[in-house]
Amino acid sequence: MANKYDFKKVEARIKGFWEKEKVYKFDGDSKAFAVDNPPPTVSGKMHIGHAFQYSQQDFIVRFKRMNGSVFYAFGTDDNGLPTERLIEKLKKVKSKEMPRADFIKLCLKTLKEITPKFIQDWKDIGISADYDIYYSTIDENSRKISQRSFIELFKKDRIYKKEFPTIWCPECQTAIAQAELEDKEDAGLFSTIKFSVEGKDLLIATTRPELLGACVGVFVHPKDKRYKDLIGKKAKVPLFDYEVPVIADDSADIEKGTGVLMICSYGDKFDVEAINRHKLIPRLILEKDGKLNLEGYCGLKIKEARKKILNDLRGAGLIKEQKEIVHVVNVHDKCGTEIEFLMTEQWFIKILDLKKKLIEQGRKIKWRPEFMLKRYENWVNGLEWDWSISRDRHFGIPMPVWECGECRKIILPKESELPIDPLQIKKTCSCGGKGIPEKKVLDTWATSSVTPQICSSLVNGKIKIPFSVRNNAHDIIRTWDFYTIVKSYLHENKIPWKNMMVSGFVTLGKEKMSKSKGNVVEPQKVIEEYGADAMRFWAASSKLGEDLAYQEKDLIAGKKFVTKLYNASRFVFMNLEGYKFKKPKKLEKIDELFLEKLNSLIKSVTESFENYEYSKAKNETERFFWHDFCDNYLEIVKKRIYQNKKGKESVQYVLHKSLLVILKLIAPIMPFITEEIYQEHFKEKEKSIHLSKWPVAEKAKSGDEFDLFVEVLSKVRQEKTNNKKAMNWECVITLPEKEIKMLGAIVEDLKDVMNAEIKSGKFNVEFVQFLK
RNA sequence: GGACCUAUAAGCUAGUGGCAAACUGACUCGUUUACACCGAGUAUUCCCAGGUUCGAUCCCUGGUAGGUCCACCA
Repeated sequence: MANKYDFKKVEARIKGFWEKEKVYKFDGDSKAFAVDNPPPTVSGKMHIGHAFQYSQQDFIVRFKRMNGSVFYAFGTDDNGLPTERLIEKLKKVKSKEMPRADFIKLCLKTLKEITPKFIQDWKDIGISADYDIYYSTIDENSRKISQRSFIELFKKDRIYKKEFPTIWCPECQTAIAQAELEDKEDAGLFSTIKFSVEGKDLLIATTRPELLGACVGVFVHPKDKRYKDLIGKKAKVPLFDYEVPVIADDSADIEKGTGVLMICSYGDKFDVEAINRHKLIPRLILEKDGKLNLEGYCGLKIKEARKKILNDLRGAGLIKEQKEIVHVVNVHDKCGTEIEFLMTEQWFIKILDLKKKLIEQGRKIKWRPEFMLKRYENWVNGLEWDWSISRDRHFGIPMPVWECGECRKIILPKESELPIDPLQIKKTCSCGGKGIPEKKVLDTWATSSVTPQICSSLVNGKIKIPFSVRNNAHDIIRTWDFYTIVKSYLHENKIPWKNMMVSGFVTLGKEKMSKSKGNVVEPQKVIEEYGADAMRFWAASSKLGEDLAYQEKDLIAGKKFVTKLYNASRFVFMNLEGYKFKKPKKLEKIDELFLEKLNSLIKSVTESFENYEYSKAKNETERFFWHDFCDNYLEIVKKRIYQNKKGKESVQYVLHKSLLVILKLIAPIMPFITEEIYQEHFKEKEKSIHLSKWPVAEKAKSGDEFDLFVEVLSKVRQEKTNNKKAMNWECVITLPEKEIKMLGAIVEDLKDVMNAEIKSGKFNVEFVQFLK
């Protein structure tokens, strides 16, 4: 064994060993602990949040593997908008400006280039998935399953197509779902504009004057005395000179602005509802690319149009006043662009009628931490739209449908034809009409929500839904978790997984890490400097669901722990010469007591892992190893070993046994160093420590005597320190008769470790002057 | 406006209805037959106010601060 632990060399070698020996290969056990391992969205590289979250998942998986079998596939999410944006950035192209087929080709080619390196990041931090059971959410099998899901749900009458003002991103030029909205604070100009009723001014305040030409009505509150007389009359829209009705509606807020509200098609969700409620006829002025189609403003983007119209209004003296305000707007989470509402035809999965059922399903899952269930319930309760699943984009799974050009009937492919691209296949309706292919693709969530089904298919259904566990950070409860629960409910009438483990975020001080702030920490650099074990050790230091502030110091602590493990192992094996690897007939008392301590550690660590409390497990093992094992036990037995005293075999047995137990207990957290030591010294039946059996607590006794021993020990150490004496300075310890009796035979060990003589009496430590 | 989470040492985090804790850092000392490091020791602490209790950092109520999600966003 080398003198120094070179984590870079060792980690590389161990990684190679795991791969070559297929240590994490699924053994085919249908009762295996099944993980619905979230497929990360392919991006350049893994970020620290990933490293944090996947490590936490891996702790549990490794623990489970040592207690049985696990099913742990690996996938990448690489279709839909996020991937398109990535490819556009990498290749400096615009998807919408290319033929669809060419863009898809470019995507697939680029993915092939970047995916292996991306996955390598997961291997580098020791994620113990079976990478041979691999899927990509754009691969043939995933396309098939996703399209089959669509067809099944269509047949169950869960999917419908509707022309509707939908949430639209003018930047990405696609419809998006409610879950993809984010809030953003933005400065805006609140302008009070002069409408007129029967020649008199009617003042209306708005932040969106560019929609003036889309105004279809004006609301006032029925109890608002100022405007009572106007109700039922017509108001003239400035600049455009057409008339709209003045309508009494409770939704108008008397306090806000001038108390008069203009209704446009469509300014926001509220407008959509209002127009439907009053059966107003929309005036559509916005195109899909976010440009206006309105006389005088044609081809202008929203913000340009806003500027121009304000100028025009000002020129015509139609602005009463203006003020700067900061308001919150909805933006698309992928690109930060303000969303619009556009009349388009989209596909939806009907879910609003299932709220109650979906909450019931959520409650059947054991959430860790428990309060995360509340977030799920909140989200479900707040749903206002059905799930919009169609996207007007290029790179995604094609929607597998045609519409009959004659009778408008929807034509579906046969299951045997899947996966299918309707643009490539001609279909004829039963009426003889020609099938018009649907050009839209499925939203990426429509596929990510069937990862349990995809994983299951990779092993021919051997692993069934519900899976054992899913892990992800709390930001995607409303998307991934929610949609997956929806699909499993609709398809299997089951929950997708029995346990849900939710990870927190990595912060920097009190700040959130973000690229724009430039305060990101790259896991690749962390590993480079401290090693994967140290990184994982850090990731294990906060509870599930809790955020963790990144501190470089913590990595140092992890690295030191690795070194300590390595050195302690060196020490143990240096002193195992002549050891027969057999339990001696009789163990010395102190050794037995130490084993009892070890057993209670096993018991408690096992419980912690079973409850997904990996941080507790880590803390306990760390404390025991460093203090009980190294600082106390090793010091206690040193003399017996060095001087070849009676009971050496007993020590050797306990050293060997307890070191292996400690290694196993910390193996889920630190897989590399533990494997290295196991390979070097402990390798027996199982080819890897990670396939070895989890230790079982043999007996759980009180261990009181050991505690008393340590207590006395620390009192003596304190005296030595106070008197500035070295720990091996010879001394005479006086102990009460009662304590000597309780300690019994292990008084001898106290003598050894403190280089002391023992006398009976009141506690005292005397130092022998002449000898060292 | 609603829901939820958090508040513990200088930093980061555990934890408990009954002497408040690990790690890092600070200070003092000691070590060289595992550990250019390790060991021993010292100091400092439960956001505020009420309540329940023999006893509250922990449970309850209210407040304050920070965070997350949602709603509003004319």
